[in-house]
Amino acid sequence: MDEQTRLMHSHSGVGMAGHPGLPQHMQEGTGGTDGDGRKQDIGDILQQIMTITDQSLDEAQARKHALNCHRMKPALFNVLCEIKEKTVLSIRGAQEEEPPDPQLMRLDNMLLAEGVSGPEKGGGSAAAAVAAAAAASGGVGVGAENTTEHSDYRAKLTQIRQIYHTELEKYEQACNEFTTHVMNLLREQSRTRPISPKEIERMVNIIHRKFSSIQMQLKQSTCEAVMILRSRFLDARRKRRNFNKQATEILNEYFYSHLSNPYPSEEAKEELAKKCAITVAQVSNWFGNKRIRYKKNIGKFQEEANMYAARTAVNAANASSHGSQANSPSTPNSAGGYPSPCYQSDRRIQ
DNA sequence: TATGATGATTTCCA
DNA sequence: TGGAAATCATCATA
Repeated sequence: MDEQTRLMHSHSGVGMAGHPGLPQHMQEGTGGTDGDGRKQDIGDILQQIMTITDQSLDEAQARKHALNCHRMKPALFNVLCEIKEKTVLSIRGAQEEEPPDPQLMRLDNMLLAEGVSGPEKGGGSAAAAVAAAAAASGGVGVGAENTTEHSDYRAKLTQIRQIYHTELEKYEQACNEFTTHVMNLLREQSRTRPISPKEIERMVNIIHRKFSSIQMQLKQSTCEAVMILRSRFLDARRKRRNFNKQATEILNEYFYSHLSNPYPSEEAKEELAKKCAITVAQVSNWFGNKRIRYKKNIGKFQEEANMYAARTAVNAANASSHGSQANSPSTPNSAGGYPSPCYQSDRRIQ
C-alpha cells in the first residue's frame, strides 16, 4: 500500500460535519457515499496534522509529503485561508487603517519646499532667501563674496540632496529585495501551510511600513541638516563683514564734515549708500553707531576727526582753486565746512 | 587666545 | 518713525 492510500484509509473516524470553523459549503453535501468518503479524507488529514509533531523527523517529512500530495489538500487549505481571513486578518486589517502621519507630511513638505525632494529647482526657498539676504547686505567687495557664499549654499544643498536620494534609493532597493524575498518565502511556505494572498499582501504592507519609518528618520536628519545649513547662511550677524576701507573713508568724511549735524538726509543716505555700495539701512546703522561711539569717547576720535578735517580742507582748497565743488554728498543741513573736531550737535545729541 | 573694533539688532523714547 | 542706547556676534589683530 502506498503512502497516500495508507493515509487515506487510516485514522478514520474524525468527521468534519458540524465543525464550527468550517464554512457551510464544506459541510454541505457530505451525505451519501461520496460525502462519507470526503468526510473521512478530511478527518484523516486533520488527524495526521495533529499527530505530526509526535513523530520522528523522517516520518514527519514523509507524512508532510503525503499531505502535500493529498487530493483534498487544496480544498482544505482554501478553507483554512478563508477562516484566517475572516478572523485574524479582518481584525488586524481594521487596525491597520491608519491616517497619513502628519509629521511625515510636514517633513515631506519641507523637503519639497527646500528643493531636496521633488524636481530640482535651484536650491529652494532657502536659496532664494540667501540670495535675497546677499542682495540686501551687499557691501563693497561683499557682492562677489555673497555670490560665492550663495553658490556655497547651493553646493552644500545639492550635496545634501544627493546624499538624501542615494540613501533613499538604497532603502527602496533594500525594501524591494526584502519584500521579494519574503514573498517568495511565503509562497514557498504556502505549499505546506495555508497562506492566503491577502496575508502575503498584509506582510508586504508591514515591511513597507517598517521601511517607511526608517525613511522618516532619513527625512528627519535631512531636514535637520538643511535647517543648520540655512541658519548658518541666513544669520546676518554670522555673515557680518567689515566695510572696505574706501567705504569707511567716505562715511567718515561725511561724518566729520557734518560734525555739527551728523544726520544725513534720506537723499544724502542714498547717495552715500550708492558711493559705498552698501544699503541705505547700512548707512543709517553706520551713522547711528558712529554718533553714539563718538559721543561716548570724543577723546579717542579726536585724532581721527583732525585727520579728516585736514584732508577735507586740502580737498576744499583744491576744489576752490579748480573751481569745482567738494565731492561729499550735500544735505540741507550740511554745514558746508568743518566744525571744530568736537561734538557740537545742534540737534538731538547733547 | 584675549581684546578691541565694528556691523547688526533690539528696545525704548520723543 | 527716526534716533539713542544697549547689546550681540563676528572680525581683525597683537
